[in-house]
Amino acid sequence: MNIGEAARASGVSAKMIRHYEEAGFIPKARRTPAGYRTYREEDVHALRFIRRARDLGFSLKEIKALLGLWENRRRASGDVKRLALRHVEELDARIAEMQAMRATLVHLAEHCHGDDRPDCPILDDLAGAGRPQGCH
Amino acid sequence: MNIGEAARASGVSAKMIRHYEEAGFIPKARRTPAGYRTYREEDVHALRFIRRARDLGFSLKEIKALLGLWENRRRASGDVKRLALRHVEELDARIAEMQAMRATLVHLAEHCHGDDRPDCPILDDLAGAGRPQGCH
DNA sequence: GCTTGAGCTTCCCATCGTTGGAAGGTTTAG
DNA sequence: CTAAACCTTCCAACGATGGGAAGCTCAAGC
Repeated sequence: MNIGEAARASGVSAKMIRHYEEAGFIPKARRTPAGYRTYREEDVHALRFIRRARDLGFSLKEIKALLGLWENRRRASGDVKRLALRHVEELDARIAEMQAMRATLVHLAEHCHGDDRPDCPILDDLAGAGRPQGCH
Repeated sequence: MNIGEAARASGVSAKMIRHYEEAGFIPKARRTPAGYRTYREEDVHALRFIRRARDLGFSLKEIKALLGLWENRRRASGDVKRLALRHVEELDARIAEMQAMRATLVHLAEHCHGDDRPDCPILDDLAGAGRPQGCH
């Protein structure tokens, strides 16, 4: 299997496969005499593992740790669970942050008449942050 | 006011002030004979505007548009509101995405005993995506 | 055989927003 | 006069991915 086929089979672009190899996520691929990388089903499996972890929002750093645990048959599932739950906490923090931004924006937008007139509480807030204008 | 004072007053790092100047978000600062940038209260105001917009998750591209509207006294508040609500939609999309990731991870973690044994449904899922293991 | 197109190789660059550092000049306080 | 704290410019990095150039290789058709 060459890199294009492995890419289609794994859902990881050829570009990223080379990148993951370079960065040490997957072992250096064997080459044909012409220098083409060759892959086996097993390699595609590892690539899909990476892909899936990315889809779940794990960083490459976390994925490196997950790959290490995956390959280690004597791993403790507690280690994996800890990693997953730590990531859940990160997600929670980011979700909360974005929800706060969203709430502020919606609130500001609700108070903006949104017509052709120039006065706009959204811009007022952006301009005057730190010294709130005392809405309500 | 030199760049360090402006940075402290605005909450924008000196590095970023130079960057925003370079990128055209703020006009080129005047210089002392020695080449030091000087700022006035008005400039700090603009920097705070940028800072506040960043805190609300606007991209620099969106901020450029907001600054344009801010400076334009004949703007229509509808334009600002549109921009804000579009950003709310972006936030909603990203929040939904992260909540989906979170839900999947929590679900997987719930099924992982998380002790010293090696078998782990989290790793199984990562390894076997596309061919679900039929939990439930 | 030869040509053509698709696929592979390495390499560098761009994104986005921000931070870090090096090398050097300036200002301020002691 | 010196030392610390500041400023300047320039170059590079992060994380993750994509784009593209220049050149080589493979598989097909004629």
